[in-house]
Amino acid sequence: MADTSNNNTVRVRFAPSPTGPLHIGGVRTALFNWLFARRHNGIFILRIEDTDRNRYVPGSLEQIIEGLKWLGLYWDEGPEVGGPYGPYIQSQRLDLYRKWANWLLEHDKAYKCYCSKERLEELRKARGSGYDRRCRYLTEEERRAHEEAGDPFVIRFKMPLEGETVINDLIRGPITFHNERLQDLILLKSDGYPTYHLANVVDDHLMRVTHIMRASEWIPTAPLHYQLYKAFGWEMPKIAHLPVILNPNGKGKLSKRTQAFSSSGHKVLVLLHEYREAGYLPEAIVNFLTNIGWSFGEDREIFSVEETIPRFELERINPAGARFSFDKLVWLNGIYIRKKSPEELAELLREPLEKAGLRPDKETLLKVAPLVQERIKTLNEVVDMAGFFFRETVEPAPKDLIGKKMTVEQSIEALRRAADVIKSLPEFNAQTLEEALRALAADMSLKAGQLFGVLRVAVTGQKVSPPLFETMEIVGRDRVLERLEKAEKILGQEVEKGADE
RNA sequence: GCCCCCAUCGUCUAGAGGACCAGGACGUCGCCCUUUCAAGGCGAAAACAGGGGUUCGAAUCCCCUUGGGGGCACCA
Repeated sequence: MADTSNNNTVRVRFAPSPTGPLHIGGVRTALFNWLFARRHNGIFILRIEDTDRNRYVPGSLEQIIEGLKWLGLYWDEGPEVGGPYGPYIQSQRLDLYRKWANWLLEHDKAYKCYCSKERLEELRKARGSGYDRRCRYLTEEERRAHEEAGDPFVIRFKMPLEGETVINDLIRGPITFHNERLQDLILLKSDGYPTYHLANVVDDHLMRVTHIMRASEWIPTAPLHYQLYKAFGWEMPKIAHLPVILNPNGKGKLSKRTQAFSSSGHKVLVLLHEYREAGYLPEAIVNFLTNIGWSFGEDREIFSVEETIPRFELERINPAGARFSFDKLVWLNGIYIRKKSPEELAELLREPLEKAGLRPDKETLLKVAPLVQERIKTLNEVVDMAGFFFRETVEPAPKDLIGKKMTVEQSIEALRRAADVIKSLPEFNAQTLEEALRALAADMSLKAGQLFGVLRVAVTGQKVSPPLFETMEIVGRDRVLERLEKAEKILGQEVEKGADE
């Protein structure tokens, strides 16, 4: 008795096609299904819809599985874990689809269509859309002739020719379609594989799915599916169409072809693995996605999945399409980065640094983490912000080494005297550094910011960095002195160059 | 072209007939803090697409217009 569910158990599924990496829109669909299952103590099924042999991309299944796990969206039935209604990969269920397609044929609810792809192509061009149902009305002789000739065929569904089909969408209410506008869709392709429509309906029924939650681009196929259930004499699961996610500019569905940057300059990503590689946190992605089309209430934007589950109601989903507000995700990611403990953050920062060719040691990482924590919004930004900690030397630009409203000579002097001060410090830490260097600035009649700016560029190689004195402490006295000396040389060369000209 | 869906600040949204001269968040702008950049604090500008109804009363219900989006494959 593997099946612990009873007739009232909520059963939902996420049914991606292994045609490539997981799309962020697909992730949203998976998340909402998962949330709904958890909310109702139900079953979340992962089913792989690989009925298109041409679009299959090896490795996608692994990517899907890995992505869902990374986000924490574990499934109760499906690949890897099995379940009572398996297999959960459609290419392993082909016999089932053929059986039910034949059942429809035998019960006069479907027919064989011998029309060539060329003919269908012409039809589409001439009339704009739609199959003219020629084979639905073939005479017995014509049909026999095709059979005897062994002509290839597809199986098409006999849609009702009149009346209306009403879909009761859980989010939008009733949607009415006029049957005379609907198509005789193909159920079984000439290669013997089912189309999405057949496989989806057969599997949802056989897997006892109670609620379908899918993206709203599927609305037009709902009446077809409804009629299929009816023809089979099966009860149709309840259905809800989730709002589409639009490009940040509002032009069209969020797609892989999007090449956009958010106003904060972050690249708009579309595939889940891209987010992971760019240093987004799974908690941030989940939180962000939950906020598209659904809201927590109580004026709260930041919340965990655990907090979401008990309040996740379908009725509260907003049917309107929503743009993908990327900057808000970036902001949320920053929030979650700041929530990490120094230890957790240090570990998370290792990968981006290593990918940049650096060798971060654990001890330094632990000291650096708190310094960058409130300065980065994605993990990868640590490389630009704090890469200098893990490099032997830095390469400051000469012009950056010249302090604000200072001459080259003054800047050289500042570097030299700062080095002297640092050498003579009894103790080398942030506090003693700050005291001594503030005194130096006063002594030189410089504003603190002027002196610190020069030192910052000399030590870090950049104009923007974590706080100077903490930074110096971590870099260490010897390396700080080396870098000050090098900066001095660089500016010295500038003076010579200027003299030559 | 045909079918369908949708419509509150620039964006994500709260709002399910009176509690709304519409609340929160991102972003933007200003101020504070400050060694840079952030983070943080405070504050500001910013919306019910338009027009008709229904009702004592409409952001909330109905209709039309407009606008946006989705779909019209032997792809899912």
